[in-house]
Amino acid sequence: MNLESVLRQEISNAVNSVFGQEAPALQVQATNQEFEGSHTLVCFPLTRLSKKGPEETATMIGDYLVANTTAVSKFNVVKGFLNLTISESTWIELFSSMYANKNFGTLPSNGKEIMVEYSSPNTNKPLHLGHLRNNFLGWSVSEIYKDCGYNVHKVQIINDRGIHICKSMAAWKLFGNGETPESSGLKGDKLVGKYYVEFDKRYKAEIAELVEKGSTKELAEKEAPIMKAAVDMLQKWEHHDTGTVDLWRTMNGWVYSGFEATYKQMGVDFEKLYYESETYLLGKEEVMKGLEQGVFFQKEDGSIWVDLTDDGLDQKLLLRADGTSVYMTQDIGTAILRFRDFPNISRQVYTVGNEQEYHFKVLFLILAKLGYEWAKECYHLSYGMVDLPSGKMKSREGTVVDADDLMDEMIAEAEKQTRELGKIDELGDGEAKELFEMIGLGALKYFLLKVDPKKRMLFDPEESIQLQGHTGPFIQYAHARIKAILRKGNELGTTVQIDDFKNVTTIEPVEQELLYMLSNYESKLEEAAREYSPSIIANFAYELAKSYNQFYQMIPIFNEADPSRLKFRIAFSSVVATTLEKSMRLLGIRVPERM
RNA sequence: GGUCCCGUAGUUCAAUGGAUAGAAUAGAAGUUUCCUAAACUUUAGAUGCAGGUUCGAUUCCUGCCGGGACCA
Repeated sequence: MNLESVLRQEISNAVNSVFGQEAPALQVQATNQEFEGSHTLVCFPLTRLSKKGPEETATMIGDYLVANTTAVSKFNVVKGFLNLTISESTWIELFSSMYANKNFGTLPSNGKEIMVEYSSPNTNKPLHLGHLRNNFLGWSVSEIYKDCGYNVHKVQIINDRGIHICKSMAAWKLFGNGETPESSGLKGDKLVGKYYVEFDKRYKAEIAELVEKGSTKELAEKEAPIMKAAVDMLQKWEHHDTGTVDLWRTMNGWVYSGFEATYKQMGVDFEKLYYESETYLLGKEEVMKGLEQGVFFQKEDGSIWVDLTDDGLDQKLLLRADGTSVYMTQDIGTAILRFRDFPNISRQVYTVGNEQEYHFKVLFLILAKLGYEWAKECYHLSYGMVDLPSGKMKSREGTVVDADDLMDEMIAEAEKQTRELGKIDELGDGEAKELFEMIGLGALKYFLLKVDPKKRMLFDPEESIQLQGHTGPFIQYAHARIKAILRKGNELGTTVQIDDFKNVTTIEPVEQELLYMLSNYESKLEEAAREYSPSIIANFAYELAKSYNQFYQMIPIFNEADPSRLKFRIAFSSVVATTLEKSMRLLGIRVPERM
């Protein structure tokens, strides 16, 4: 039972009988703290129907609701706002149904399938802070859709071919002395990343040297030996040269095992991985087909383009004159392949930074022009960049924040603060370690997910390790305290039956506030899915935890003389705990039993 | 040159066109006989500028200023 939708229906009926007209879209919102009531109907828009002032309109509806419904027991009118007080029996009934419903907070299957792509790294560099926002966001949106009843396929596309990986390969071959992850003790992705940096360093030095000898800068950029080596490798790779392909495979293998460890720590997973080396040829085919069909056109130099000037965009290159593909070519191939692999998906979501908005606009247009019906069901889940206090992250300037390092730092900080509070006296080493991870990663995930994805956000390492205030650990802590209450309830042998609630006749305002929030959880879930925004869940969980803390402070549960009230409070504490667990799970944050 | 995004307390974030714009931090002042003080209570502090749309604008529209991204 959803209280708000029941209310909407009742109000709709009321408007119908009082004013004799069909009610328009109703504005129902939470009642402002300072007024009595929990739900408020905004009556200004209804004055057109009633042909009366806002106050009178509100009063008429209020009178009708009190007289003709069981849910509304009282009302008051402030200006055009009709504040409704829900009867206590309705609250109890609502709560009983939530308590009895084992699937509260999970919507039944709707038979729809969607695909969510996220992460999608290059194989020449380790994952960094931006990838963390991407992964947490994509993973969380997937889980939100699952709880909304969708069958979700999590995938990524790995950019495993091209000049960038050849740069790492060239540097490794020339200067690596056969170094491996085993011999160096470095994670595979870190090792390959090291040679990517090495390439850049050598390349710059070689250019400088050539310029010194009188070459122009442009020529030097082409003639630098290490660049020639990389380009040579790319050509050999495209012609399936065995040695080059073997090296490529080996080095990518190192990267994948490194990534795997990072994903494991992040707590994200994928159903299927796509590799550009396996999709770019399909992309080329599709471009050639499009050329035949006249969707694309060829320039004199042989390059292939699409003209999007009618759509308010410009011309876009799809295949270079030398026949090599660009990102767009590969993405065309990948999209088509995915709809072949999963014919039942009704939507494809791309979790990619907002600097690629133009790219995806173009991609979806091209797919539509190629005649693919599903193109309009493709969605770019775009998110803002993560800024550092020092400015933008730049790998060349060494101002990237490495994903592994950051996670380790967060865990170490959680350990430090937990030890300072002296909270781990009873825990074994294994349990303590697990707790530090839950807290450290919880803080990090919450920090990155609480912000509206569309918005650019600031990551201040100094402030982000804070575990007080509007943070993940705040919610984890509130949850742990509820668990302590439930444990004590158990020790006292308190058993709760639904029938016990029937004897409860009054509800405190704090309790009502919590019930109101709980009753809204499922609509928040739907909203989060609709908006592709885990931040809605994150903020919900925070508000719930905060309200519970206030309740916790105000009302000493075990001093309650009335046993049915005690049971009621224990029961609704347990629903708050499971709802917190549920919403935090959607963010990928685990909640400890104690902390 | 063109397209798009963003400007809210000192700082980091909220606010389906609705009530006196919410939190958190940092600042000031309090609360530990009672289930875990990573908590709670009190206090001070903000919509870039100028117009427009209307009962009502942080939100929608126009212009400007400031920050960012993308396309050739």
